[in-house]
Amino acid sequence: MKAPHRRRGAMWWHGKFKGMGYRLTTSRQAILDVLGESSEHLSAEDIYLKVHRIHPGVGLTTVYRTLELLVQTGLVFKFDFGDGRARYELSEGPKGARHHHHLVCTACGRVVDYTDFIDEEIELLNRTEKGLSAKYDFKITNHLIQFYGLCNECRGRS
Amino acid sequence: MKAPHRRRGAMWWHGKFKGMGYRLTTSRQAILDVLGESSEHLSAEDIYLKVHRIHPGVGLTTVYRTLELLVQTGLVFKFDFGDGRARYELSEGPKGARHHHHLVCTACGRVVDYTDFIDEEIELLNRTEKGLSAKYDFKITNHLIQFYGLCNECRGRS
DNA sequence: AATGGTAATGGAACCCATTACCATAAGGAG
DNA sequence: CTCCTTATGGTAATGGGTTCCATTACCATT
Repeated sequence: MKAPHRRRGAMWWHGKFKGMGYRLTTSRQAILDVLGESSEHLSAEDIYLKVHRIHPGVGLTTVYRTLELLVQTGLVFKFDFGDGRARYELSEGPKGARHHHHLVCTACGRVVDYTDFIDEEIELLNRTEKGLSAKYDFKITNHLIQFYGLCNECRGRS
Repeated sequence: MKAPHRRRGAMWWHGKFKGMGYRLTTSRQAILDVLGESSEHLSAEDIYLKVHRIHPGVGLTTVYRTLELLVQTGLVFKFDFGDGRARYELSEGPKGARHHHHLVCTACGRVVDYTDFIDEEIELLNRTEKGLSAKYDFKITNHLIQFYGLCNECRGRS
């Protein structure tokens, strides 16, 4: 009954959400679940379809609204891979496990998640962040690193 | 007359262009000029308006087409600062002078170009690029680094 | 100069992800 | 239960960006 906490720690955002004065409604929960269960780079419509399968009552508008909210609160990242639709990814667990960056093929749009140089990158980014923060008086909350190029497949058919 | 090479080295792309089998038409020249003369982050429409002032015959479609072409050839970078319209910037001179990254305010959209930690960043990026290139069999042509946050103004009115 | 073929162009029609609107439903405090 | 705020869904509208297609510019040859 009620399928409670199927996954350990799946509710870590519960507190954060209510703490900010937002309600953790069924729709929002469902959207977060979808994001948490998929390791893909989902578009708003992808998410809508997945949510819709289980909660047919949830509308596309709500999905967009919720995603915006989640991005604002920092729970979710929004990416642009150049194909005209935004992609969303769960920011990550409570303490930044499994953080990654992207490698995008400009021909076919394929996206590779890599974690290979993450540690060095993060280290440099943190330093840079501090410097920029001070110099330009910004409160930096986020960063984006992406590499662009041609994957082996696309390089073939030149 | 003909106002030839008003700016020293302004035509460095001439060769590259023809070398790839493309014609350097008036429209394309005009668009490149606009990009070269402005240090702003211009949207397609911005460019259209500026070009239009001098060459009223050039249409918006041509601007889009040309920009796409320029991005393909690597002469121009295309950026997304999150306000729904793409921005374009001349990639830069023949040998990467004045390369910079961006710092974006997520509230008001203000964009700061910084060059402060560029050297370290580039150094790391080059190394990362090599590694990724080999591991994932990509021919990497480009990268993107952006920081997001709140500028001092926007932080005030919380 | 006339010719022929390809690349480039412009304007309008179109596409489609995202947003705005608005009337309705759901939650929570008293 | 009532009031009032927050959240929701469906539909219509918005607006960058693209596609279509008939016309024009360019260039190399006769």
